[in-house]
Amino acid sequence: MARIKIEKNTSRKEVIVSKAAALFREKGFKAASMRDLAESVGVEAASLYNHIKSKTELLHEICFGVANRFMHKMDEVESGSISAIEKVEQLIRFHIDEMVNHYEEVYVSDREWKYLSDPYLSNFQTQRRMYRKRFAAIIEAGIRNKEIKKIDAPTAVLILLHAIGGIESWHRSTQKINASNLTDNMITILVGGLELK
Amino acid sequence: MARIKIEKNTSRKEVIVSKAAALFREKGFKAASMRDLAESVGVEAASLYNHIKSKTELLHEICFGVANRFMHKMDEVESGSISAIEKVEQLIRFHIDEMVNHYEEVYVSDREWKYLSDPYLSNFQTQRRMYRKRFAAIIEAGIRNKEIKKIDAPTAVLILLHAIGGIESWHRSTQKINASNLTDNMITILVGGLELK
DNA sequence: AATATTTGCTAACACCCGTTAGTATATTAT
DNA sequence: ATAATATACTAACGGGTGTTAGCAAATATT
Repeated sequence: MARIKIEKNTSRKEVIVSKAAALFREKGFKAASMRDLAESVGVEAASLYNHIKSKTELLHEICFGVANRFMHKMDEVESGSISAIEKVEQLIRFHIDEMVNHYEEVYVSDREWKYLSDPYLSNFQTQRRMYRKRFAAIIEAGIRNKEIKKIDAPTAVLILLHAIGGIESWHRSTQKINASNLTDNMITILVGGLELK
Repeated sequence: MARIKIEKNTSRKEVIVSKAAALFREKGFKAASMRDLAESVGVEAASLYNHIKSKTELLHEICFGVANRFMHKMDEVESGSISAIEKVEQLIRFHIDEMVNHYEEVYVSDREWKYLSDPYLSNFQTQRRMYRKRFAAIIEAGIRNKEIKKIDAPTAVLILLHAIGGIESWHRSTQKINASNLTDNMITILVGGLELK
């Protein structure tokens, strides 16, 4: 009998969720089967159900885990007494950090959330909308302060978020760029722009 | 008997591919069933196979249709005698244009290509890699010309492409922003950056 | 008008899916 | 050691999947 190996302070459920994140990222939520997951965990498919309620619950865990981390960071950044540009930079750095350190979860939360089922789906969408609104508000404050160009703030937010989401490609590539170099590059391009002024 | 309605100069297969793009965009390739597609076309599932070989063939058609259009544009832009910044701007404008006018196909090609099967899969990946290389080469030329900041060109390409891919969100929203406003905003942010210098 | 071709239908196939029931075994608590 | 609990197993379910076979009707060609 092949028990799920666990380390100290991690439940078996956490192990399953983690493996699920990797699998969902690789194959997509719909294409990844519970039998695939079972194999990756080292157990029969039915055994998973001693620890989880459903396949969808796995997606819940992943998506809301990520969403909560971002929300907490937003709280922290919002309340800081620094310039708008610095707030934007802090948020971007956090996004990149999350992308590097919790790659599978963040990727899945970004691309597969639509397979959540209500009420989790609408809850997630609301949280996401709120996050973007708060991000846009920071940029708008920066525009009023004359720190930031007069641009459409919601558009800017979407550009920033999607640009960062694109880091995936590096993880797949063999040539792993130094993470802090990558971050500085992104900050330069996104905050400073392409043109040499 | 409910025949598939066609307009002049469009085959029934083209109708199916177009409906498939909309469906794959909405539900994802794996989650969209041939019976769903049949209903959207107004016919029974089996009847589709008088016009197409397989579900995967639909994805081929969509992905390579898009890829070819981008490749042709790249040929055109590369051979023009304009500055690097102008070339970048032309490519970005084309991307946005494609996103607005062939939204479903571009979106599917961007997010669902991984469900292609070999040899189409590797073919597609190669084309995509080539496109990015050529884009990066334009940026590198701009850096040598002192038109563009000294940044990592491949990173910049990924940022640009993913930023533009994010336009999806507008299509879903009811408030449809004027397309040319949107384009100008994106050019400003991506080429010029956030900071007010 | 007769024939050939295209297009659609119903029925069915083999297969994969998420999940449950029932049972055996390993671990933990008494 | 015994009892209680946690965990895993095998087997199977109902349902959805892409696709094919065989036939009927509509259209196009002669």
